[in-house]
Amino acid sequence: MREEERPGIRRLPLFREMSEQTFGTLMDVSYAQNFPPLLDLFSQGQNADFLHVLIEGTVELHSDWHGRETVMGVVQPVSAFIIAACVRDGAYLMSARTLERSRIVLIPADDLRHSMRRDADFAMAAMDEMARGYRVMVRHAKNMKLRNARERLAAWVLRESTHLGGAAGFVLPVEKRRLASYLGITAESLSRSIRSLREDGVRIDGARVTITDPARLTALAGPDPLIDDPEPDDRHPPG
Amino acid sequence: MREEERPGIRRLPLFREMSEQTFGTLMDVSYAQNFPPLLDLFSQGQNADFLHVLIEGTVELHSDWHGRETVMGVVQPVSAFIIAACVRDGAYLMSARTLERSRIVLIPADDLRHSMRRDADFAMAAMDEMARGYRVMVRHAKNMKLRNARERLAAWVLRESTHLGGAAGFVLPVEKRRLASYLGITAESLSRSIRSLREDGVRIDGARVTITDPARLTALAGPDPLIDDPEPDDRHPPG
DNA sequence: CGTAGGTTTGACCGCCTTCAAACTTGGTGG
DNA sequence: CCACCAAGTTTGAAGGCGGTCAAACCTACG
Repeated sequence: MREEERPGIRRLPLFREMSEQTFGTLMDVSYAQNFPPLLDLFSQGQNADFLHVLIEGTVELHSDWHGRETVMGVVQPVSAFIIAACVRDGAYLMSARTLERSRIVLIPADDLRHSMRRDADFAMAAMDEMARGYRVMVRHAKNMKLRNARERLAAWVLRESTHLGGAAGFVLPVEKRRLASYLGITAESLSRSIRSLREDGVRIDGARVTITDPARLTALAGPDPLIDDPEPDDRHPPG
Repeated sequence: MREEERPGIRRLPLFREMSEQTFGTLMDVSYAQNFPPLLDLFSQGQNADFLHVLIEGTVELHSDWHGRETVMGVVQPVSAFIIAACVRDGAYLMSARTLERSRIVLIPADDLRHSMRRDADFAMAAMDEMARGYRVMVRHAKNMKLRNARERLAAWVLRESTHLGGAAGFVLPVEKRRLASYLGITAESLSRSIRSLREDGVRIDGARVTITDPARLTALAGPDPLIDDPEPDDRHPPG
């Protein structure tokens, strides 16, 4: 991997607190790789061999069962994914594919576990990262079970807007069919929900989203910090 | 807490590998308490102050939003719950209530974090526990998004049967309305699904479940290790 | 430009919910 | 021990949300 990429990884909450030595040895056994769009990185059921760190690009995590597929999450740089399967030395519960051209650092799972064992700071960071992932998934499950499709879409728009600093307008970061799958509905259903939400404060033309009536939209979405707030990346800001 | 309860806790994967000293100090600052049935232990939104360890009884984890409620999980002894909120020092994303008379050990969250920091064996065990919880929740979300109500019920029956050593008959461990909520449907829907599954290999009379046609039931449920298999409690069996 | 793939729309259907009432169960006190 | 009450469960009727299938439309890209 390229020398100039290390600082970016080092800045991640997961790698920030560990000793210089642990970081060095871990980087030495890892390698980075470029992948074209829509490439399968791994499939559910395989044994977890590498912790993945997305340096640039976008990766989708999805699961399949009996010919049905659902998007479980979308990973943006810079962040690590599937750390739980590595820690447990188990099979992936999800598959991963690139959505854009992506650059990914692969860290061998057994070196990872070894480093955690030796470096308490790293272990604590990994623990926090794992707890974060757990809570993200709890929020996802709550969202599915407590809201209907229109409410989930409304809440997603609101969340995305908030994430972008309260922008009233933005561009969809993924294809609609993938958003639909993430929201647990079909592409057709999403299309109809989008149309019906024009009455409720959002207008979506193509990939352009505009919040026309924030109050109305908020009333429908019923935003809740225990479902919608992002889990903070980090509880120990640097410095 | 009672002296004779320590061995049971000590035997838990989470506490098994830690040093005798860490375990001792942790137990010294903890206390056990008995709770009557249907008592709220904590509510979502509160800050996580204690790791809970269920010694005996049953505890339900549930979440609420805008007057709707859903059961996220049921805890059986002996096991720890809500470790992620403690590690992150965040708000509970779920509420907990006892279903039966229960005995619970309460471990202060900051002592917990402190002990992890000092005892690498404990940190590794906590990490594994966290990864386990994450993967349980991934399975739950996949189940909700990939299966319809009848399939979820069928899969649940099969899973429960397998968990009990392959028993063809067993008794429902929780009320039907709670099972319904866990499965993401209404009590009425569950009742109708139960009736319709009589044609597909399960008979449920009151709380008594009988699998009459395993092949038929399996065909409907489409059991999948990446959704239905239990996460092993432990990757480091004692001895 | 042409084509493949994504999106929208329409028609239809079925799963699941809602609301209401009857029925069953379990716990409590007379 | 039985009567009673509250709570859980089942059943019915009706409706809506979201799914499926099919075709038309749009868009990106070679």
